[in-house]
Amino acid sequence: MKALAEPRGAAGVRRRLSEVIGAAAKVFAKRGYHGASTQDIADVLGIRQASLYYYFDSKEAALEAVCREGHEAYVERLLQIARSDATSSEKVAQVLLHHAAPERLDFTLVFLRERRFLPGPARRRIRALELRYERAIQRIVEQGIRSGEFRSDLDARMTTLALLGLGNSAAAWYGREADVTPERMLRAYIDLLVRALGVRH
Amino acid sequence: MKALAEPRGAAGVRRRLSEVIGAAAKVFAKRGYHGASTQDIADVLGIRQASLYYYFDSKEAALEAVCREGHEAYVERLLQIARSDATSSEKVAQVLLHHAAPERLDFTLVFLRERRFLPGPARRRIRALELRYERAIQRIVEQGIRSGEFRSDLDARMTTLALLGLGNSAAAWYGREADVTPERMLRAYIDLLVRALGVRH
DNA sequence: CCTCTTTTCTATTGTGCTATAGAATCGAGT
DNA sequence: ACTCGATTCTATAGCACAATAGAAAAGAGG
Repeated sequence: MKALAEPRGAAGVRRRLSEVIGAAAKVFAKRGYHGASTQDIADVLGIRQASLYYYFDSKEAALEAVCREGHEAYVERLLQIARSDATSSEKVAQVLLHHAAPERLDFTLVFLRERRFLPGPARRRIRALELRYERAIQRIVEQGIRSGEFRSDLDARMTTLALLGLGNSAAAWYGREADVTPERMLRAYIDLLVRALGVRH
Repeated sequence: MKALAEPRGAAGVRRRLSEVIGAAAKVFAKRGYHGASTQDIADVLGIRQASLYYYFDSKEAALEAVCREGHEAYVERLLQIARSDATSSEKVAQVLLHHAAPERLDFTLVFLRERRFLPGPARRRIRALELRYERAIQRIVEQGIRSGEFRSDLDARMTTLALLGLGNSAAAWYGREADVTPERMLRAYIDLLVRALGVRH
């Protein structure tokens, strides 16, 4: 009893897989990896629990797919920002905006909270993606320091982690209180960060 | 077959309960609430799984106890800081130091990550504690703004959340990389925060 | 309409986990 | 030594879940 029959061309295959991964992301984000059952995921898709195993060998494989798909889009977009010719402050602002964007929030939250439950090999694979991301941000910070736009006494590594930490905490906050909108939060965070990093005039 | 027989006076009762809660905190922090079994907790204590139910009515009750015990100590210490006659900047620094102190890290991490799995009523009880904590920090920020020590255009609420977010992200980072020590991290974070909040000279 | 591939289904197996019931043991005070 | 409450134990019920096997259905292409 599927909701809607869709034409299934060579691209439709890929799309369906994305839907399944998206459903897993949604459920893992809501209930946590261990708290979520494969039945929960199947319910979102309107299919039977066992049918999921056509797409994944195991629940853990589903978690890895969510982490990977979520993060790959992230890295790509980040490298775009890094390559642009904006000032370092603008880049920092864009990174924060993008990092804590409320669009693919499910993927972000699963990555943040659940990746640690991946088995060793998978965790190392995901960690490799993560390092690329962190290093790209760190290069933006270092570039800002070299150009004199940021203070010269910054610890670039710690500054990077602070930027990430702020972004992550923003993402974790959405939806908890009505008056804490993403816009208000990100504006304030960007303002704080830019002032903390910039040289004094 | 207990590891060590201890004298069990009127205070020993309380201590034993704390040990049990501490074991739960340790296990929940490591494996996550849903990923941890009551057997895991019993193993840490060297007792049988069923014996835990002498202390708790349910696994959920154990989670609430961990969240409560962890947070009560927090609030207490925070109010001390708030009452002191340090400058606002010093207070902010102390709050961050205390919030991300690596001592009772298990409790902190469980509170951060697992409290959302509490059932409605328990979650509301814990949320009440949380609000006291947030408001106490917010008062410190507001006081700094009023006294002219901090910028007057700060959004006190968002600044509070940023402070908490940085603290939380610091706590979440410990132990992931050797060269990221709590000292280095907290020093950098405090430096960033104080510069972000302070008026320019 | 037939065939082949893709996708979903039914049915089930085995495992691990929370929680309960009631018995045994411990330990302090008398 | 005896008693009584506090603490831990054995044993088990009962459920939820991940995963497998193999049959059915749904499309696409000829």
